[in-house]
Amino acid sequence: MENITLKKISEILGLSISSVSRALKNHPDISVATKKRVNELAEFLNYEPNINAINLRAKKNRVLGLMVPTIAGFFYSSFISAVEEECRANDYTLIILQSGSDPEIEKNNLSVCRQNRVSGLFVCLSTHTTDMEAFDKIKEADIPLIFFDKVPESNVYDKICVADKEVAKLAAELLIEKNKHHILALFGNRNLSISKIRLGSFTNTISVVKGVKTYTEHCNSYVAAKNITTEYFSKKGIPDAVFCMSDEILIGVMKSLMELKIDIPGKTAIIALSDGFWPKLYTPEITYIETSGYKLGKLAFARMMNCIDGKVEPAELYINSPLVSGGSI
Amino acid sequence: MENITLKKISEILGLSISSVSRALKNHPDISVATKKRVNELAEFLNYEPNINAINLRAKKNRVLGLMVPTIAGFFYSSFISAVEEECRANDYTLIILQSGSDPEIEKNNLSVCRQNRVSGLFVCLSTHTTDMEAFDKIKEADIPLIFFDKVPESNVYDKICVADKEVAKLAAELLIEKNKHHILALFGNRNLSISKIRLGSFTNTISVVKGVKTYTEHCNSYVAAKNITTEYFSKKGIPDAVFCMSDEILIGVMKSLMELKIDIPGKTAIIALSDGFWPKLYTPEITYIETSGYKLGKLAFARMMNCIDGKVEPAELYINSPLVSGGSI
DNA sequence: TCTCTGAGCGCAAAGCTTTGCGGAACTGTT
DNA sequence: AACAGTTCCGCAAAGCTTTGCGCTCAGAGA
Repeated sequence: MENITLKKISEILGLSISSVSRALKNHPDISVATKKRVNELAEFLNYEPNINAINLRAKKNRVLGLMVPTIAGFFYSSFISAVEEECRANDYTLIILQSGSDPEIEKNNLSVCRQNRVSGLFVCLSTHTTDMEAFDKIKEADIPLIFFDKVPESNVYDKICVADKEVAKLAAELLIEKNKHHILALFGNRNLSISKIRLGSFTNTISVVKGVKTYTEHCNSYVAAKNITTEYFSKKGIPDAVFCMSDEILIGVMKSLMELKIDIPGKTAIIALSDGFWPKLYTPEITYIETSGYKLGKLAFARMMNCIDGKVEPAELYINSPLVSGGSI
Repeated sequence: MENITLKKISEILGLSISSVSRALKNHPDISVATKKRVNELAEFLNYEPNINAINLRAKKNRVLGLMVPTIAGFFYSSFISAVEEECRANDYTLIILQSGSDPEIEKNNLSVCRQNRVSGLFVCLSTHTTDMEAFDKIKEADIPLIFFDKVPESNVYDKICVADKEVAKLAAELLIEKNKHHILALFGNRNLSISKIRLGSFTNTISVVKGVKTYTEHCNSYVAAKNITTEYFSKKGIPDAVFCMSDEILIGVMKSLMELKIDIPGKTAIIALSDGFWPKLYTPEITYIETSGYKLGKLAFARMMNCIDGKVEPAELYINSPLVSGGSI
């Protein structure tokens, strides 16, 4: 079966193309009888309008782009899931691209987005991105651009974030409240603003209390997190609490502690910032502050709609992040 | 800045649209000097061809559709990751849709795909899909359709699968070799062909050995898997091995065994079919037979290219699945 | 000087949809 | 009978790109 077009339907029915188009759109100019004929034939032939033609004419694509380092992440897939849901509900098509944390691919992906005439773009920066020029061109072209999770520091961009300062503070306060004095605090890649902010807020909060010793470390993978943890717990004397900045780090830490058979929370307490799935897998369940990718996705989409509708000033928006108690502290 | 088109470039340069188009495509009819002028201006203006116009003219979209129950799955995100990589490398755009395991949404998504004139479609069926009519219409429209993971039983469709029979057999043989006699075997949703096949092959293989007792159960979530495991291990006498059909089940089983502080592999052995990430998180690492979503994605894409290129008969293709030894058996 | 060749470029159509405008046929009014 | 007002539909253009074909002009060969 060939492609069904308005033209084909019009020829079969002896109507003009425009009448068929209007009939399908329930335009008042068209008689009820004609509408019926057209609709029935269209249904029978499985007619679907050619979205390329529509977009071409409308000069407006209902297409959004979404770029992440990798889909298969701890956090991204739930973010994407939320955005896709909203796109579907609002008749947007979503194009997902991975950068593989390669700035070169990142640039190419931006080209792809422009070719596809996306109406908006969600981006989680790769760890190695330093040159923002390609992104600035997107902005110049008046394509709404929303960063999430890994965002640039400059405030000329729209950003959707976890309230990094607050969640790190919350975690620190909980540790203080529980009277922890030897704290191993693990953070992600030291170049990322997300790591810097969380680290700053965490240590600031902790530092007001006398006699608390905090060991801060950075790690780029769960394996690194595991190794660092093992080092501390086997050689350097046992911390009475571990703070994990992300799920990835939590996993590494837990792997280490399980190997060493460290009792939780008896020997050491754990507190994490997490999407919420992983903490439930351990026994006891890990106490965490929720940094939900799903919520972030919903918020990002809502923001995108605002950006597309009217002009809004670049802003940094936050989702709220409740404390979820497990038994690890 | 407005949208840059060939027309705009041609006006600025005092050329015809067609000459600009040819210049950008390095057509021999165009002089070197003109090519240079055109390319420089195009670069300066950030020209990107309008893909809608291209597709409209070519009557051929380099767009593929991909539908899964949810992106945020144990397995899907790595499948998607692989497909996206290939799409990018081959200049295809990928549209990802979630069905939420709702046949109604599934149908709508197929409409979306047709509107977008996808050149091909990857589908993992939702658990509740029974009516294949909408998919048959896709086939009638000559859109290559490849099922993966959760596939329909009929062999009129193209299918990319884990070699379910073989992997289940492999696991069973390993358990026999290790002399296990009380085996708890956990499978997924009993309506899925994937569960049926794995169950059939597993029990068949085990049954040739005398004196082995196998307890087979079905579970639809990791929580269910956990509860069933706990029931067996706390009340019904301790199995000396557990077989987990999927990552989801493995997670539930491990959560239970960790709670009950069952020694692995001392008290009980574990063998799983898994994508490979989760088994490494436990101590000891879990022995598993790899059912890689990533590999599946790569194979699915290659198959798709064949389908698009030439006519190929519907077939069922398999990825190979090596045994990866951990310390759980 | 005339013709031929080829280099370099432009014209126009096609692909599909939407929409402003105009037109035919009919109904109803005076 | 003349006119106005509806109802219902068609024409044509625009949106952007690609490509077959045809055109112009310069230079070469006769």
